[in-house]
Amino acid sequence: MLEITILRENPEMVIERLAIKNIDARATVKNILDVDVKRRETQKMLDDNLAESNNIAREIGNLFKQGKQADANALKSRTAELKAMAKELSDQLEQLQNEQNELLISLPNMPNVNTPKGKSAEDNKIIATEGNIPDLGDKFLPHWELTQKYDIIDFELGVKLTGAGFPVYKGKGARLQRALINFFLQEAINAGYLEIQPPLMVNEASGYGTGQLPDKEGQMYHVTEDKFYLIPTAEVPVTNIYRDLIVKQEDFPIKNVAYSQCFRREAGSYGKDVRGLNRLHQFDKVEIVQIQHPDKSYATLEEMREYVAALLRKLELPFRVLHLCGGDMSFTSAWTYDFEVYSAAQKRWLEVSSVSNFESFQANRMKLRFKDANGKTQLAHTLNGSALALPRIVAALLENNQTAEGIKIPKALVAYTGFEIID
RNA sequence: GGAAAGAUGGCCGAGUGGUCGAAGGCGCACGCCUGGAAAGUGUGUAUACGCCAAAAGCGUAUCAUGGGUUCGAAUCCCAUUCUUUCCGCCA
Repeated sequence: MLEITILRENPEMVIERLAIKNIDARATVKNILDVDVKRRETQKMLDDNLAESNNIAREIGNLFKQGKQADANALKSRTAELKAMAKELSDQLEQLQNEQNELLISLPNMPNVNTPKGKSAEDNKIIATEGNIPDLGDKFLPHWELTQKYDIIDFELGVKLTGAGFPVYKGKGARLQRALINFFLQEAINAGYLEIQPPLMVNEASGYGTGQLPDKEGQMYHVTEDKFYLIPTAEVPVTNIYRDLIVKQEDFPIKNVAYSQCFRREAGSYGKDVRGLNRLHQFDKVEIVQIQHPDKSYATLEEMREYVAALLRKLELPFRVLHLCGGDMSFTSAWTYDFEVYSAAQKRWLEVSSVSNFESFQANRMKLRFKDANGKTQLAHTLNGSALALPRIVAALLENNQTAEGIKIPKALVAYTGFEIID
């Protein structure tokens, strides 16, 4: 959530920036500031009231010690009055705080000023395109047929065991998964990331910390008996490691990488988007997370962008990088790059990674802070990105590398798969 | 699943109704000491919100969470959550 101090000091700037995300925040911002004034007035009254009560209590204590029972009892009547008032004021204060908090939570993060203007995915700015799109001739299959042909991923069997969107990987299909996970983890470790193996279920507090709760709970699988949620991404447990922490400035940048299975209900999805590996309820992903000093977060974003690009180059996949426009950015992001690989058989671009700088938006909600050079605590910046999500990478690898002999495995992966071709 | 114990600051740990935001220790920071270090020694060391132009300062809240008793609660009462240990089960 946005910092209240920024809203107080520069409401116009906030309104202007949010307009880039096509949001008219004028009314909400005014509302927040009005509530803020009332909230502070109420707190002042309550604090004064409590201060008086505390003083009287102290005085009564002294009087009792001196044996002046009568004087002490005389003071008690005033405290009853104060107590009634305090109760009322603290109820009011709580209500105002809740009101302000709800309003603040309803505002998305401010996009960076350099964010492209636009309404939808059409308006995203393509900032790089790399690699060669293979010419498959006229005999080629989409991945959902290739997986059947080579018997490496069984969607039907997954339906039998669980339901749609829970495929079963078999033989070289399973080994390819394992190879990709190991490859992605090892690359990250080489780049200085600390590997984390997080729980796949989290409690409610963690869900709130990264913003899945209370709004997006429909997107998560819920273990009602124990009030746990299956994680939709490793970002949730990994980022929550730093919830309510004040880290040391020398620790920056904090770099974590985590492989996890991810579980998403994907309520409301349908059609060609969900065919085969394009959208699953359970999938594998390696996620990179960085926590950085505010002055350096944008340099870090570029570093992460370059890191993901390098992975795709090693996999020899044609890809492009998009700078998302205001209308297509997520609620929490200030700047997002999307990576898309070209799927030659489906003849379309598939999103495989999203690398974002959240600035202090997540950190504010989670109270993730650090002590700066002057000893003042301030919010850290958080960034994350997929590096990478497996299913669409697999789809593109299968489709783009299909040959008459079989599916060729890119050289960089062979050390991990132990085979060069799926046939 | 059954039984018991427990939850206090970055960590350990004292504290059973007032002078407790909380002894003591560790850690950390800065200084002294030292040729340099260790040891020793001195000082400091929570967070949030509010008041104030700001700093200083002041006020309020926080001893798992929520409620209650009381003029006054870390301390007493109730509920909840979590943790540990033992038994059972188990990869």
